[in-house]
Amino acid sequence: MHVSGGDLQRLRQLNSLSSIRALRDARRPLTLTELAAHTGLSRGSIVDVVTDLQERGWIAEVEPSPGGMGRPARRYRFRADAGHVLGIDIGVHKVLATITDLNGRAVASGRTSVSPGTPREQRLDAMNRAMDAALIAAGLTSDQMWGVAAGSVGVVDREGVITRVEALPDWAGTDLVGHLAARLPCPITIENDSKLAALAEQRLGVAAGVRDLVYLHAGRRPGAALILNGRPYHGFSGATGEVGLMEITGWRTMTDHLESCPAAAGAPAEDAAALVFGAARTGDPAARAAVEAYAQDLALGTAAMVLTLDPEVVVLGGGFSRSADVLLAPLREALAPHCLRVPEIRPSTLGEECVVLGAACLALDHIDHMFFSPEGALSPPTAPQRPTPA
Amino acid sequence: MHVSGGDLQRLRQLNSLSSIRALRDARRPLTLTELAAHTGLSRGSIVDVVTDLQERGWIAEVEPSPGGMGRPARRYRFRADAGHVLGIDIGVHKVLATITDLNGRAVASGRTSVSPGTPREQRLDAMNRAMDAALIAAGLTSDQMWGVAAGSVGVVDREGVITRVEALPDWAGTDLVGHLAARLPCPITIENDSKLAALAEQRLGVAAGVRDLVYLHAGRRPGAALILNGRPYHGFSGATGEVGLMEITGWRTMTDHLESCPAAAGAPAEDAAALVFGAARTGDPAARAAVEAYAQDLALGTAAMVLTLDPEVVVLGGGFSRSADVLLAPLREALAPHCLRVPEIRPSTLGEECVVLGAACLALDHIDHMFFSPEGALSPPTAPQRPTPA
DNA sequence: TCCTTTTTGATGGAAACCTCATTATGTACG
DNA sequence: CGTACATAATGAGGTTTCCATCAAAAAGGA
Repeated sequence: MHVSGGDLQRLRQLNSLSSIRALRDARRPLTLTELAAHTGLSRGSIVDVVTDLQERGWIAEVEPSPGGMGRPARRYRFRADAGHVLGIDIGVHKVLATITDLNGRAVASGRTSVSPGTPREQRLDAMNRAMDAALIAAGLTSDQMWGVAAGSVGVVDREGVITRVEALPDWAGTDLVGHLAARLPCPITIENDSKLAALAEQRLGVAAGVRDLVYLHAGRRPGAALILNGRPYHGFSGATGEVGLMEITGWRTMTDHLESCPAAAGAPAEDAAALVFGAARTGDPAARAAVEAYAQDLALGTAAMVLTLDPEVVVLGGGFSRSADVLLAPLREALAPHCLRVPEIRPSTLGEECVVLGAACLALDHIDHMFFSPEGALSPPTAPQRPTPA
Repeated sequence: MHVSGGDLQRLRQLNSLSSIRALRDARRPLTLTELAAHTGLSRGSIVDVVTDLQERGWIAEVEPSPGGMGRPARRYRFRADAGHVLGIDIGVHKVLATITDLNGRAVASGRTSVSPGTPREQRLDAMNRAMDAALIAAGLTSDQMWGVAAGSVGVVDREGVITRVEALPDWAGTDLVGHLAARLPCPITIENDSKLAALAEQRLGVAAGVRDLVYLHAGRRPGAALILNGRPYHGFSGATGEVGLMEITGWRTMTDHLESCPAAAGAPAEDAAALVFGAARTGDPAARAAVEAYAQDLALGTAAMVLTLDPEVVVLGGGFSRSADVLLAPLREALAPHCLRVPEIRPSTLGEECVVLGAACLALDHIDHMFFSPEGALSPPTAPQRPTPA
C-alpha cells in the first residue's frame, strides 16, 4: 500500500484513474451522476475529469438511455479498444497467440503446431508465425501492442529466464525476452504456463474471484500452480507447485496406472489416458481401478498442498480435466481422508485457451500497474515502451 | 492497489501520511528539506503539512543538529509515543502481554504462568492479569490502547474464532474477541501463534524483509506458518501449515526418536528433547543418531512445503530452535536430496518473545490500514474505537 | 567584518475542488 | 395542449492546496 500524494495534478490524475476504473469495472456506460457517486467527487469536478478523458481518448460518449424520468443523462463508456495486449502460450505441441482489448476480451488469435522434438529456433519461429497471424487477424501492428506476456513450460525465474525444463530438450536458457524484444517495443513478461492457467481460471474461469486456490495440472506432466491472497504466487525462484518431485507423492509414476491398464493396450502412450478414462466412463472395471489408483496418487501430492495452504478451491486443469466426469469423484474421495477440510474441487472450463488468456491477463495487470502508479502518466492512450536500460 | 483520489483535503491527508511515513521509516529526525525530498512536495507545502501535524500531536520538533554549514535546519521526529498497542501470547504454559509504541518498540510487559490443564476461565483470567500487569508497568489505561492482537494455539478462522485445538482440552470455541472486547474498546485481532511468530521474524527477526518464508515450529507440537508475497498467509479457514497431519511426513511420531533415546531415559517427556540435544552436543553417538532421525522426519514435511512454495528462507523456530546448533546441519542435509533449491535455513532469534512481538506487529498493521485508508481520518492521535455493530 | 551556505518566511498565482442557484430537457398528467 | 414534475447540465463565486520566486535570517569560515 503505497501512499503517494503529490500536487494538484497528481490529484486530478488519481481522480481520472478512479473514473476510468469505475467505468471499466462497471462494464456498462455510466452517467455523470453515477460516476460522481462512484468516485466521491462532486458533479462539477466529474464533468471536468470526463471531458478531459474524452479529449484524450480514454472514454467515449454513448447514446443516452431512453425512457426515464427527468432530463436524459449523458453516458460514457471505457474505450477498451483504445489498446490491446498480446498473450502467448508456448506449449509442447502448439503455440497460441491471442490479442485482447483492454477489457481482456479476445479479438484475434493465431496458432501453429510444433512437436516435443522441435528444436529451439524452429519453436521460436513458430511463435513468430502465431504472433503474426494474430496481428494480421486483428488488423494491428506490433508497435500497437501495449504489453506482451508469454507462458512457457518449465521453471521461469523473476527475470523471465527459463531455468529448468524437462519436456523440451533444448529449451532451458532460451532468451525469450530478448527474442520478443526484437519484435515488440512494449513491456514483456514471461511466466510458467501453469501459473498463467491458474490466473486465467481465477480471473475469467471456474474460480473467478476466489482468493486462495491450488491449480492442479493433471496430464502427462503433472504440475501445480497457486493463487494466494488473490494474486499469482511466484516464489523465490519460480519453482513452486513442485511437490510432485517427492518420491512419496507418487506423482512421477502415477500415469503408469493408466498406461499399463488393459484398456490402453497397444495404444501409444499419449493416447493411453484418454482410452482408459473412456473405458472407465463405460464402466470397465479394470479402467475404473486404474483411474482410482491414479487418483490415489494424485491425491497424495494434492493433500500435501491443501494441508499446507488451506485453499478455498482446487481447480482441476490440464489434459485430464477433460475427463473430470470420471476423475473428479475418485479424486475427491482419495483426498478426503488426508484433509482437515476438503476444498471444493472444480474442473477447469477454459480448456485449451487457458494459458493464452492467463497470459493476456498478466499483460493487462502489468500495464495496469504502470498506469496506476504515480510515474505512469495518464497520457493519451498509446502503447507504452519498455524503459531503455540505462 | 486501491486508487482513491478525492478532494483537496484528501490530498493534504495523503501528503500528511506520506510525511508521517517518511519520518517513521527513517527512524531519525528529518529536516524540512529532507522531508520535501522524500515526499516530492515543495518546501512551502511541507512547512504547512509539518506545522499542521505538529499542532495535532503526530510529530515533534527536536534540537537542530549542531555543526554544519549554513543556517541550522529544524528537525522533526515521529511521535511513536503518541499511541500504543497491546500484543498477547496465550501459550500452553504461559501468557505474555507486551505493550509497544507505534514504532513497535516494547515499553512494558506482563507474564503469568498456566499449565496445559488450566481450564478456560482460569486461562482467560491469567490473560487478564498479564494484561493488567503490562498496563500498570506502562502507566497506561486500557482505553489508551490503539489496538490489540492476541495469538493462541490452535486453528483461528477469519472471524477470530478458535476452531480446532489439540493442546488445550476446553479451549476450542473460546470467545476471545468477546472477552477482550469487554475490557478494551479498541480494534481486536486474533491469530494463530505460529503465524504471529513468523510475522515477528519477518518484521524484526532473522528474516527481516524476506518476501517468502516458511516458519517451522519445531517443538513438542510441530507446526508451520507462512509469509508469502511479504504478507502473512491465512488461508481460507486458517488451517495452513498442517502438512504434518499427513502420515507420510512422520511429523506425528518424530519426537519419539528423541524420547526413546537412551540419553533421555527416565526423564519426563517434556525434558527429553533438551537432554538428547545436549547429549548430541557433547558427541553422544546415540543422541546424534536420534537427532538425525528426527531431522529426517522433520525434513519430509518441510520438503513438501518447500517444493510447493519455493521460499527464500526457512526459519527454524519453536522450542527446539534453542538447539539449532545441533539440529540445523542434520536438517539441512536431510532436506537437500528432496529439494530443487535448498532455501536458506535460519534459526529463530526472537526466542520466547516471538509471538507477543508478532501480535504487536499485527495490531500495528491493523491501525496502519485504518489510518492510511481514505476513511481513517488523520485526526489528532487518539485510540481508535471498534465500529459499533449496526 | 564580510562572504558563503543553507534555511526560513512571505507573496502572488494557478489548478482543482466544492456549493448553490439557474437553466435545460425530458416524462406524466389533467 | 399546456402545466407540473423530475432529473441533468451549466455557470458563478469561493476555498483549499500547492508551486515558484525572492528577500531576509542564521550560522560558520576567511
